Amino acid sequence: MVSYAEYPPAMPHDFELYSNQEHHPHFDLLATSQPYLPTSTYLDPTFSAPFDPLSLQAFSQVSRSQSDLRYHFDGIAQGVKPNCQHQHYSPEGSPNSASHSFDVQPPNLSTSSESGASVSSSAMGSPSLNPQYHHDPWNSMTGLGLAPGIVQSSSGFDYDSIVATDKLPGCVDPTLIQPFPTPIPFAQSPYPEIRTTPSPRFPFVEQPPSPAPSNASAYSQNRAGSRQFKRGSQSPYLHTQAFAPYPNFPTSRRQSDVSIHSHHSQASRKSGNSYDLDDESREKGLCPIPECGRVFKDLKAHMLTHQNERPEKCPIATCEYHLKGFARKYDKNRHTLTHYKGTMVCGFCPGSGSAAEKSFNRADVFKRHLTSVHGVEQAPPNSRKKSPTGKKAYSAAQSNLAGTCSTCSVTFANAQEFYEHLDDCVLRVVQQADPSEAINQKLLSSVADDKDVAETMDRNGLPNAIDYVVPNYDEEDEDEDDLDIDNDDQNDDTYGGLPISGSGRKKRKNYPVSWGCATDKMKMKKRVLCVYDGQRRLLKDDMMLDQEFEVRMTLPDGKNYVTDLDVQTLKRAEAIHGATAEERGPWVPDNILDTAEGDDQFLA
DNA sequence: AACTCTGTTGAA
DNA sequence: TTCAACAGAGT
Repeated sequence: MVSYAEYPPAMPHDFELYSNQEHHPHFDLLATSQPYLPTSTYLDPTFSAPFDPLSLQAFSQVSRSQSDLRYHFDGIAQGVKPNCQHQHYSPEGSPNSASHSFDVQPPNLSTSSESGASVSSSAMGSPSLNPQYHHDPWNSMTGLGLAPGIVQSSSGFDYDSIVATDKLPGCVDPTLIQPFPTPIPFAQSPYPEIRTTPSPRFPFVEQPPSPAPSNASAYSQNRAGSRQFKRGSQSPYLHTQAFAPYPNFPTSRRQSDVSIHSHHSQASRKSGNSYDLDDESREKGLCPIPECGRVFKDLKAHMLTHQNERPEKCPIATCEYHLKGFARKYDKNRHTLTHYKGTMVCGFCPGSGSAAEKSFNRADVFKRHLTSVHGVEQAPPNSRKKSPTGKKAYSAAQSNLAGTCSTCSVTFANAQEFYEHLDDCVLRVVQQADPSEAINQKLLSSVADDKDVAETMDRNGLPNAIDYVVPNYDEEDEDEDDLDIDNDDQNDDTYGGLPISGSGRKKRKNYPVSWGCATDKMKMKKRVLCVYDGQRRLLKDDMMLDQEFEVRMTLPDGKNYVTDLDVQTLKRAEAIHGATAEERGPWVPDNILDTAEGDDQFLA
């Protein structure tokens, strides 16, 4: 079973993995060797968000299934002294590390509905999640040579180099995994790719003048009231024709005619009604679909409702929305949360840890509990402001309460942080059955075929170094960002990977990125870890020992390097900070040789 | 402009 | 009660 524990806990509701939208000049050279980049697949949320100190929980989660194994670090882990027995650590260099502890302990995650988990219709057939949690010494690896003294010697770690001997066979064509239906154009539509059947919400061709503003406000101000009102009223534009909004799907919600009122009220929030717009605005926001013909403030967003293809697919293959999809990513993510089947215990309620503990079997209910009982603000601090009708203030007293996520066992100092962790954690668990691993493996195998890689390695007598001219690196971009990259002095040595050769000019340190593999030779498995900004990430897990990973990357010295990782992994790593490599500075893998030039600019 | 998030709504 | 569909607002 593919483990997808690489998902980070802190992603801003963005679960795009392979953001093929990103363009990075450093990857240009790889383009030809990446013929399988899926245009729409399930993407690793791990690397779509700024790094969060809680990321370490990802390690905790994944590694529990391999507790009794002996692992072998490869060269990147050199310098790590395996002498730490404890299982509790805090991510150094994390701005919030003081508020978290990472107690690796068996979680209470239920693997089934034994807890009486509510299973929605949309969750039907969701692959079972069967995390097997054991303590895993891997959890204590503070990071790929980043923190000497963390790895447990008793765990049997030792360090040698991974030899990639073969590429992985049996990759799956992503199109088979993600069978996106071809949009069915409507012959008369000016937008052949979009749905010309009207939205069930707005099944009108012509827009009459807006109803009285008083009506509009009545619909929008009070949900219960408006529903009651609507159900008891008839729209002057009432239209009894029912539409099949999605030709590929037989039914849809919103065939109610009264929904037109909702539209009017919502479209009119600011301007009074949607027809108060001046001619220019109105023309600009006029939906071109004849059957719609309405005016929207955000026409582009509205057009999503007309498209036949809904690109945001539920990652659960057995879910109807795996094929059906959502028009909006946020809706997809929100839906995905409904697949969670475990039990979540509120560690902030009295009785936590006892039989009287408060538990939840649905993430959304748990979240609601956190907001209503523990004063959690729903939006993360850096998201947009909530309306003045927001929840009660976050209590300082509550912030002193401690709670452990029963899903991943990460302990949080307060409910707010836990709340912000919850979505990501649950989604990660839910998506562990995600088939994208197969896609990725295919990508990797294609990269592994690269002739230049092999030739260069031979030429240099090195496992992973290659020279060729690449575009200049913009040094201006790196300065500022590099300042906050691994400023932790205690990590200086830990970024050291293989012994320095080549120019051997100086020992590298403070590289923004390093990575390596930890290998379990008994089970013939390995996992890839990445260190970025002094924090560890599990990038891949359950890889075959002979599974080859290679990636070429450009350094500021104008040379490209080959690592033992794949380009997708690199891109994920790049996405850790939600920034491009140019913005973040150079990407220096830990297990490449130092170069004669350009090193200084990486040093703190 | 693109993206993310919130709030509303109705169907199930 | 739950959750998908949607528009609008915030970032």
